[in-house]
Amino acid sequence: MNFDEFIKRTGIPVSFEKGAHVFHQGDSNDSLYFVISGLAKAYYLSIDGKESIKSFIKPGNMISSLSSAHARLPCTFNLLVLENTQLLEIPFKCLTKAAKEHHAIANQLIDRLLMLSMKKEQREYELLTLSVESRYLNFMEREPILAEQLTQNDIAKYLGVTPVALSRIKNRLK
Amino acid sequence: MNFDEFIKRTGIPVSFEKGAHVFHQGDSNDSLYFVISGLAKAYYLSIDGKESIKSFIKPGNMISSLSSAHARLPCTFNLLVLENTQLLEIPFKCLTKAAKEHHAIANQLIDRLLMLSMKKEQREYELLTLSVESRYLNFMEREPILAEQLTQNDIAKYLGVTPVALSRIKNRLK
DNA sequence: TTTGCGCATTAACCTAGGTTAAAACGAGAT
DNA sequence: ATCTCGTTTTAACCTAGGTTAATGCGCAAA
Repeated sequence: MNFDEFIKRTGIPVSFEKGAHVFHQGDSNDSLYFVISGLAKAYYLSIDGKESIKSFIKPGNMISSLSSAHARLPCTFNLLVLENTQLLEIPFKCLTKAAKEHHAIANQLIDRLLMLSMKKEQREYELLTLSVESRYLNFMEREPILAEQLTQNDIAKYLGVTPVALSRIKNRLK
Repeated sequence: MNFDEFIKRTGIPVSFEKGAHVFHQGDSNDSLYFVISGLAKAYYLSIDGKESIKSFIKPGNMISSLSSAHARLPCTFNLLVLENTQLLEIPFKCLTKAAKEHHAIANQLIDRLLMLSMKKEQREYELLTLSVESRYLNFMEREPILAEQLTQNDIAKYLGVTPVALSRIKNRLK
């Protein structure tokens, strides 16, 4: 039994129109979502209404609110789709159940989680040690195609800076 | 077969004197370390010599350079002990091998990795959205005992500011 | 064609934190 | 008791980015 196969066999197809929310911060949501086509963004909204983007989720990638699905707490972030998007929805419990029943799936899940940890570590590293300018340059180098699909606004909020500041940085660079 | 048991049975005890390095950035190091007693810090050193602290590792917790142990790249950070410290050292391969052989260990490892991901997500969230002042307050509330063992210098470097700035913030707060 | 709206840019001003350096403050070693 | 070394505080100055607001630029709806 293969991990990808499991996702594709178990997942229920759901579609969202550009701009729609899959779930909101504060909700309870126990699913894992696999992006088939389209694009999603996971973002935080602070009390005073400021938006910060946690991540963009491209086709082939997955997203889940671990705090809700695994720890049974409210979702800490919002998930919305930036394009018309097709997802596969899998109850998180199904996945952990499958891991418990099929040793192969457990090991493939471990591999995914290790990859995820490394990715998160990289982002944490950049936020901790790099200037906004360096983060911007890294992002543009690593994700040139994605960057073209995004507004300056969203790139800025992903980098942890205001759109105004990002505009200045771009200006400074050329 | 239990995860903790496995670590304790397989791990080789190693000791480091206060101030000693377990490994350096750029090294290759394929081990996972479990802290029995003492305290360790994982930190980045930038080209211009600036230090940023990735995390502190307390007794009962584990640390590994995933990029080296799992992805066979050089370590991205340094690991040094802040007190005389006893560790258990386990080749990372042993752990993944054990997960492949024992389904129970695989599932406990999944649980640990999910916890780790949530922790990293929390840190990423704070770095992305909160001011240094809020991060400082959160840290002091969450880790009051740990904070007492650390210098202001190390707390600042963990929060991503200079010691000078942290001193100012403390002053402002009282 | 016009209206409206979201996005990007620019400018002026403000603030938090960086930088550098000096002084003050321990705690341990001699 | 004094010296030393690392840590913390304080101060002066600088810079990156935040804030607010005005302007310009599409593009889609009417």
